Amino acid sequence: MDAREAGGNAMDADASGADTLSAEQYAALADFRFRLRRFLAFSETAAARAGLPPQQHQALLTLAGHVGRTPATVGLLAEQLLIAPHSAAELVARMVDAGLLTKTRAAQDRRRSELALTPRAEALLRTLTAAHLEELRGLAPALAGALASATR
Amino acid sequence: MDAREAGGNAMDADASGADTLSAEQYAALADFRFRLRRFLAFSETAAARAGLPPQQHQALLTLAGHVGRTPATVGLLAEQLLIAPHSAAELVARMVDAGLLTKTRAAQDRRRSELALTPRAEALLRTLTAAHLEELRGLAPALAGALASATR
DNA sequence: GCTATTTATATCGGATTACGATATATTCTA
DNA sequence: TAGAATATATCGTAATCCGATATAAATAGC
Repeated sequence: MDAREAGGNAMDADASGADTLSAEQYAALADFRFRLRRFLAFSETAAARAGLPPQQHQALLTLAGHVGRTPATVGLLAEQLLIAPHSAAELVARMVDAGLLTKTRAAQDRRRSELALTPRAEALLRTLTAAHLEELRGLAPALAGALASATR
Repeated sequence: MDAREAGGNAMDADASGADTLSAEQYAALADFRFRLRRFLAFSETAAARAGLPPQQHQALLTLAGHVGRTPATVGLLAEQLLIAPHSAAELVARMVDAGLLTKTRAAQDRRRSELALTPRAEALLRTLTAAHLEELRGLAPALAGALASATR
């Protein structure tokens, strides 16, 4: 671990270098990621109990949280979920099949599909979101603390 | 949406209830999840550029961040990554094949495999971790802010 | 006002990876 | 020492995203 320092160059010694990481920094980042994983695992479990694959839950949250004046479309979902448009199209198709979304061709631009939650999806999301906010209220201090430790 | 309120009980009206969610709360939680996704996407992209599947990166970070006096094992990895022990065994096998880990049967308890990073894995992780800490320093304020907004 | 390009959505085969069920090896316990 | 518990391993399956490709609608250039 120190015999290899000869491979570095002069810049490796400063703050942005790759040779200055302590065991504490690895541990802090690992801790942050572990807490993140546990939150995400909580989220996936909660969604599964509601009968939703995790990505479908995220799609509902994204659509419900969309505040813009223009209605949500497949492309917007792709953008927010960081997936390819054609993956979003597949996701939406599964959700329409499952009775979670309605898809309507936009009047002005008939290439676009406007998306809306069904009443059942709204009810599921309401329960899930309440549970998430409560869970987050418990986790937020430790998560923020871990983030602060890692980036200190 | 309101015809169903009869199914609730008196507690639904207070802060932990499922009927009191505003558009702002959905938007705040959606924003937090979006920022989380972007951080995770950054992480996956950085790992991929280093030639690592994301879970292998997390495994390396977990092992490097493990501070206990006892050496890391397959079971510890399963625990920290929140996957089943047999899934961790598969992950470790892939990583040994890829020259990222060494696996040694523990002397005292020969059921256990003790894991260690190879020099190449250490080098990859060092670079990746430096990049992650830098990225997190940029994202932390907005992430913490979104978390605070959502849980407010 | 009509072709070429761009934008939006959709389909299909392939790849990754975790899981369930199960198996084997080792240690602990009565 | 037999049986239970623990640690790791193997194999087939399932979910879901991507790459390549396709179709439809709108816009740009002429």
